[in-house]
Amino acid sequence: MPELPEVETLRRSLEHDLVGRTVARVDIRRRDVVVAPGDPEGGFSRSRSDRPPVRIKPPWMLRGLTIARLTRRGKQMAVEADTDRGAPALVIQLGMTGTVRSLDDRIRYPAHTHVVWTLENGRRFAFIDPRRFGGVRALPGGTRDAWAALGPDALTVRGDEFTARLARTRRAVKAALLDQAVVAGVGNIYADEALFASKIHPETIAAGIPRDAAIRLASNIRRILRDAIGRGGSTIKDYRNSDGEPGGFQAAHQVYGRGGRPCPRCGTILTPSRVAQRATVACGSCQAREPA
DNA sequence: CTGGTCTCCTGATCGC
DNA sequence: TGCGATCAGGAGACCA
Repeated sequence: MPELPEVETLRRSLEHDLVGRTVARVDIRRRDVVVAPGDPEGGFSRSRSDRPPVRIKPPWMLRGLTIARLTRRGKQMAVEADTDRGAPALVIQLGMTGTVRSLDDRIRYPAHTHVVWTLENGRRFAFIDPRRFGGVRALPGGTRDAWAALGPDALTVRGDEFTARLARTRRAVKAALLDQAVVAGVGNIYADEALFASKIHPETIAAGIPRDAAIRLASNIRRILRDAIGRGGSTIKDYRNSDGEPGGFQAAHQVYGRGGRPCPRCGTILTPSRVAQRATVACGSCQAREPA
């Protein structure tokens, strides 16, 4: 569900409540949303049953440690603890439906509450994820290795680096934008929005995009993500920040979710399609397949 | 290596 | 009201 602006909005709303606090207790209610050192390699939704999961050592989940900062790379958020043994971290990947929420004092947990952290001040925070495409990765040695595979953060990616990375692949440019190793943070909504703003058709071969068009695309990605963060992200169905507030950027979407309606730029009916197995909307008239 | 397809999972919505 | 098909903001595994 969430892309970079939603993750950043969540990070900011959690930062205030978590930084400087000590984790008093951790309840793992579903072990299979957690990846710990020694677990089979791979993601959260795959290879869960290959062999039994390792036993979690308490500090892996930050129990007893003080939270020093919340960081983000692309769509991944990390809760980092500063200790003299290094900087243990938890990387939280939200997948399609994951979130982190502050829990009130109700007795029952919300549905699909998989991990609960209780702070020394009594406040509780939960990782909640109905579809379980997301998860929590325990990184006792910090985020460095885990984040090495991610491309540059989309919010700050430099035009020349972005251009060089696009030039390396002959996939559809939208597929390249969705690849977190190319650039980290762009998902289905903002890929369509940025391509529309840049007048580039999603199926254009990435490597064939001229340098000036690629530079413009990078600039539009940064601008759109920044604007979306400014409005608290996009709430399509159920995205909420940690306090339960929806975002407002969905009102600014030009193409996402608007297939069959007129192009806001030229009036041509926007065409829905599938690119890289994802629902895609573009204007067949003003988004060029072969940018000049 | 590269790029395309399948799959993980729950829940909302739509057509019959 | 019920039921099956389809669709979701993601991304790792697998295959040609």
